[in-house]
Amino acid sequence: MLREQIYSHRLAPGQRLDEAMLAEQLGISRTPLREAIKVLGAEGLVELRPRKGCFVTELTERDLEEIFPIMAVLEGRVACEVAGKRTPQQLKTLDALHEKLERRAAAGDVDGYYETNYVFHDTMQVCAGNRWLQTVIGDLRKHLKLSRHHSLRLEGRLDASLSEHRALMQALHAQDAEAAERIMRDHLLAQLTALRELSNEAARSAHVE
Amino acid sequence: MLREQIYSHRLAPGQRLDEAMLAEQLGISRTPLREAIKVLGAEGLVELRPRKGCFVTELTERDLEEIFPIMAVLEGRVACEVAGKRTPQQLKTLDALHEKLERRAAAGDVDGYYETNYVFHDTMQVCAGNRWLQTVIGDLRKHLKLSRHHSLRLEGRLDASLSEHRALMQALHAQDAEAAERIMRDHLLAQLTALRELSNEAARSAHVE
DNA sequence: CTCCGTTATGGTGTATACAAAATACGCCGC
DNA sequence: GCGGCGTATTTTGTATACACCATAACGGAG
Repeated sequence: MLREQIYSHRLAPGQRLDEAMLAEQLGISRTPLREAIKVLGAEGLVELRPRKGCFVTELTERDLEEIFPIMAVLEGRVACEVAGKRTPQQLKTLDALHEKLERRAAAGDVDGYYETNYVFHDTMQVCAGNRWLQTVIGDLRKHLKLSRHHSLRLEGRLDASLSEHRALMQALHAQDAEAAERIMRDHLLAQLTALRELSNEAARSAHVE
Repeated sequence: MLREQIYSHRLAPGQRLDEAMLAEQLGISRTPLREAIKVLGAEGLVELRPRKGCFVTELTERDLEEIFPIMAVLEGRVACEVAGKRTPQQLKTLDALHEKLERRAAAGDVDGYYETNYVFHDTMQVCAGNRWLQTVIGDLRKHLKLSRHHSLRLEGRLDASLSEHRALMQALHAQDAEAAERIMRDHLLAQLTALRELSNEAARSAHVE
């Protein structure tokens, strides 16, 4: 429940969590709530300052600048693995997902594209067959979800994303591990670039006011 | 306290943690102990099975096979970053640590070498200046510490490790980011290979019995 | 003698009550 | 009027007590 509230920004980043209030609101006592908070603290979704309370983690631009290059390396590794040892069955599944992406994009359904894109990347990780790689990437994604910025909101980014996915599928079909890795890396870094531009746009429009 | 007991193998992998007993032993009540356990559970050091209890995580060989390639990629990235933007000051610090490694190796002090090696890698991560990279690598290291196997125990591995470190320092001095990344990657993968050989030796000697 | 059901025991999960600490507010002094 | 110190209140941190579930052991029936 807490995670949902944090991701939906009903608990805003930086906000302090009042244990008594939250416990009453959720209809439980403080004990299990505190245990939940400790878990979120260990995951990094909230910051626990001893004797001060618990605060929803704020993701700075610096965090994004640091996380995306790591994601790029890790997801690149995923693509590399998948290209190398994909089964025809897996390829079929990925093709189907990619097709879905194409349809969503054609329909201009950004939210649907985002969701399917998530499933696609997740499926890639499963295909790579490295559970720890999945865990590490999942941990980082958890944090990225704290930010409400979506790179797809940048003009033209959706088309670019789609074309990168097309190139990736081609590399997977050709079992070209090196190309797949490079394409996936650049795909992630392109998202960071898009976020930067969105941030710049926001700064400019704020300056105009 | 729990972490220490787990790392020192006083709480063995697979062992179930009896809350009441542990609480008494540590001189605290169950409430804070449970909060601590929840944190360790979120970190993955213990597994929490609802209504079943808490068990110290066991690291299988498959886990090692999965974790090391990830570490290789991540630490490779660290080396790449450091080679690119190291300051003379940082280089001096790293040189000093490497010198210490050389001395420890010459003295045949395996434990000292291990410890200094840890500090060296940690310092590299600080020099890379990416806090998230540090976090992710730290999370994986936490798990590796569950295993009591040390690759340095393999005959000749210490010398090999030292020579890999020498090559790394050379790449850092030359600001050769590509070489540094490759060397660091191979350095980590070599540790995995050493662990495999140790495991094979153990299997062979078990077979003889 | 074996298998199933019931009961008992131990252990996890939750709630409540209390202690300690930090912050905020108010009062007194300068 | 402003600043500092003390007290009070709020909030975190801890302990204890209780409820529920799971497992295991014992007894009875086939």
